[in-house]
Amino acid sequence: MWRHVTPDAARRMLIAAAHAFADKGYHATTTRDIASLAGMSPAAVYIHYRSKEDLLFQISKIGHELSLSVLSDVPGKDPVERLSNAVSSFARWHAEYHTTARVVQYELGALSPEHHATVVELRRGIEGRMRSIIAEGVEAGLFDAPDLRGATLAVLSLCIDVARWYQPTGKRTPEQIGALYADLVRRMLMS
Amino acid sequence: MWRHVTPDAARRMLIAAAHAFADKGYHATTTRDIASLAGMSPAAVYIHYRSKEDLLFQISKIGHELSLSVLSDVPGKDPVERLSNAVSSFARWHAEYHTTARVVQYELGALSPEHHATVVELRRGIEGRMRSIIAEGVEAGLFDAPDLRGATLAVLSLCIDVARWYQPTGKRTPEQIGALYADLVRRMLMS
DNA sequence: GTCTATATCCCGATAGAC
DNA sequence: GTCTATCGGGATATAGAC
Repeated sequence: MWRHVTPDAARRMLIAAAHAFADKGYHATTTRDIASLAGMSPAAVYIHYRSKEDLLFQISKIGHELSLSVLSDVPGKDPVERLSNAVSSFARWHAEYHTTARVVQYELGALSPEHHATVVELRRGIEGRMRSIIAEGVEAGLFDAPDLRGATLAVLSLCIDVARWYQPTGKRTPEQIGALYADLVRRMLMS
Repeated sequence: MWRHVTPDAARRMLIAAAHAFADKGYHATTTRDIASLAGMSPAAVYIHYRSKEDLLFQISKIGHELSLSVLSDVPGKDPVERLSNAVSSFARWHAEYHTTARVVQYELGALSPEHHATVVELRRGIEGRMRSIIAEGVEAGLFDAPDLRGATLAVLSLCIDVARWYQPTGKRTPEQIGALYADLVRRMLMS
């Protein structure tokens, strides 16, 4: 997931920050916590990042881009299959990468106005892609969703909230959650 | 919602804290913010509460108790109607009281271990009530939910996440959200 | 009960040696 | 690039007058 981040120390710092932010929240995490988790001194944070907020922004940006990519070129021979695949992948992503997903979904408010605007744009893309998949099914007469935006909101909401309750020690694997959710959504929308 | 809290200054402080915690998060909120919102001096917080965390606990406890009460004695002539009423009320509560609901759902981690244990107990009650309503429908052969706990989790999750995305300036009223969600859940579970 | 003033601590970020 | 040491600011909570 962080494989493109270089050099090595910068990547370790980002991973440490993501874990700390997910665990305790952005404001409760100190730069000393992050440095310590990465096995470096408090000052080392500022060699690779301008500020603690910059660290948050990098995590948020990369996380949003990845969750957006999950909804790109979703395979499927018809809208029903495409929606199932989209929901299954998107829900599974929020379980599999629940650490990053929590930062992505719950620390938006700690971003600077400029950085916040950047990720809001990415979020618009995510909503747009899910909406167009649902819209295809509605146009083909396969889905019954009189309130298209409301249905899109509910589907995204269901998947996103997985990041809140998911526990790796729980009895459901990310794959099982994806399959369960794809089935629930199919029943929710099919006419 | 806070009508039982007395004296007046203590109630104003609790309301101020709930708004600040929901808006910026617990850790980003200072006791000066809270006092200032309540129109009092920074020291006044400690006349009515032992600490900032105590303020959070009171909000969390009252909020959990209220959202639990919403799932008590849900009316309905059959399991289908009872589930619709439960989902509609529970989702509506998370929209109507989204300020408190955000504190309830997203600031659990800032509670002391003892206080955290108390609200976890209340949360078990919430899950139990929703699960028994769904179980009634399964036993009557009306719902198709092979994974009862998984279905309960998904239904609660859908309603809870309303607190994250709901905006009073949006075009859907809490009542409309409740009705939309009751319908989605009914389709999700009915056999 | 409420205030002003302050004790005590810890945070984000920087300076400067190596 | 990484360290040790530290600055400047702001946090929670308390002391003591009224």
